Amino acid sequence: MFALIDCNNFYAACERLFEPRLEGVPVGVLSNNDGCVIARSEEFKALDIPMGIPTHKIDPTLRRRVVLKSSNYTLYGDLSARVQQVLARQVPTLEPYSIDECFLDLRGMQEDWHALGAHLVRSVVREVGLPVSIGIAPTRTLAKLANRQAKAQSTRPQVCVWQSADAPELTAHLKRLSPRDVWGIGERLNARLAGLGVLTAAALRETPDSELRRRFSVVLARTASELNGHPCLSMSDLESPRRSILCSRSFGRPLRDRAALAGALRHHCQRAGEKLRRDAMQASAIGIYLRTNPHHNTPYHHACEWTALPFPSADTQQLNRAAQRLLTRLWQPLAYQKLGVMLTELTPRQQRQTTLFDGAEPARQEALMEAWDTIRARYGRQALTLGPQPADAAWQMNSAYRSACYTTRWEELPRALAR
DNA sequence: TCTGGGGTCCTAGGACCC
DNA sequence: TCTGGGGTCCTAGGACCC
Repeated sequence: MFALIDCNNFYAACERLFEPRLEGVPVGVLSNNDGCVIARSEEFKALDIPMGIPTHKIDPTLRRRVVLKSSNYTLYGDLSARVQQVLARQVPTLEPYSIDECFLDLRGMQEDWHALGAHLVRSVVREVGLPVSIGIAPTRTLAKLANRQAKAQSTRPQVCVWQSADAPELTAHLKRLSPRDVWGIGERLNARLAGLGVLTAAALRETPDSELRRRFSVVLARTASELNGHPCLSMSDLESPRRSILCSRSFGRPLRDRAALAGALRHHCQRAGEKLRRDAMQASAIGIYLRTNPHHNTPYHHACEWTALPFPSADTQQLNRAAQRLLTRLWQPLAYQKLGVMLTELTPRQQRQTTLFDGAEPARQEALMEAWDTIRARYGRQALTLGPQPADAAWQMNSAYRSACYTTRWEELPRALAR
């Protein structure tokens, strides 16, 4: 059996945790740059403001009735880690899936599943304070559906267990669901399935495997098989090492200035290098891309170029040198809206191949990056940067409604007032 | 004025080899 | 009249997830 635990309205719930006045209020969380709505509380959903709507297109009347927050990933990431710690303590295998979800592999456990689910939900509520729901079923795909069903319950704790794929209540349930509701089926596949007369999740799982492979792909065949109770997604599918790194941001305002773009690029290279070193990886290729605003009427321009590094590296300075050369090649006098750095061909740091002419240089670079990471961890990210990176630089993103980093910065600890 | 930022996997087709 | 049967590697593009 597998379980899927999912935090309800995660970002909105995180904001509420430290700001109780938001309880019962429609809360929407905005994307980076305060661009559009990416998370909503139940009250916000009830106002029919859709997911993904650009912030400036929210009806002004509704805008006055809701609270909008800029996204605060430092806070969400820390709370996510706490939820996972609570769960990991109680089950043998936990696989993080996204910032607000994880799968539990319950194989080998002999339990009253409902009691276990209720216990896990209560422990997260008690120790972290966030509402979660849990679905338990014979495959991950079914556990995802069970979780959805749990969320629909009005009673707490929200737990849904499907003991077997043939359970009559499950079959009846699948007849009411669209294939679109199934994990792995998006708009396109749903439309193509509808064209073939496959209109429900139940119909999908009854479609012969050979038919699905022939007309679609092995991916959809696996999904159908999972709906039939045969686990097809192995542990290693989700555990496989990272294959690429992308660091990108939209700018707070259009950027023409080359020096300013170079500053943003340094910042992204710095972040990319830190991600690499945190995972003990090195990259063999680096790419950058630049684009203008696709939503404007001006002609859209998108440029992207890759280069191989002389040898695999996790050194911020080397990444930056290569990236700046690419910028020189790509830059044109245009009003850019977004810039990104991509790393690929990642390998573990231990597999480093030295060359005849290395000398002491690699060891020095490695020591330098170690000192770099230590200093930034101890004295803060502003203490040491690759070139000037002022907080008010033209390329910095907007985030006008940002909450404090309550759990990760001493100076932003929440205060409780006792009267 | 104002529209996010990450990731993964699979397939088809082209270019090449014998 | 009639032109094989195996491979590999790479890339672009499409699909999906949160």
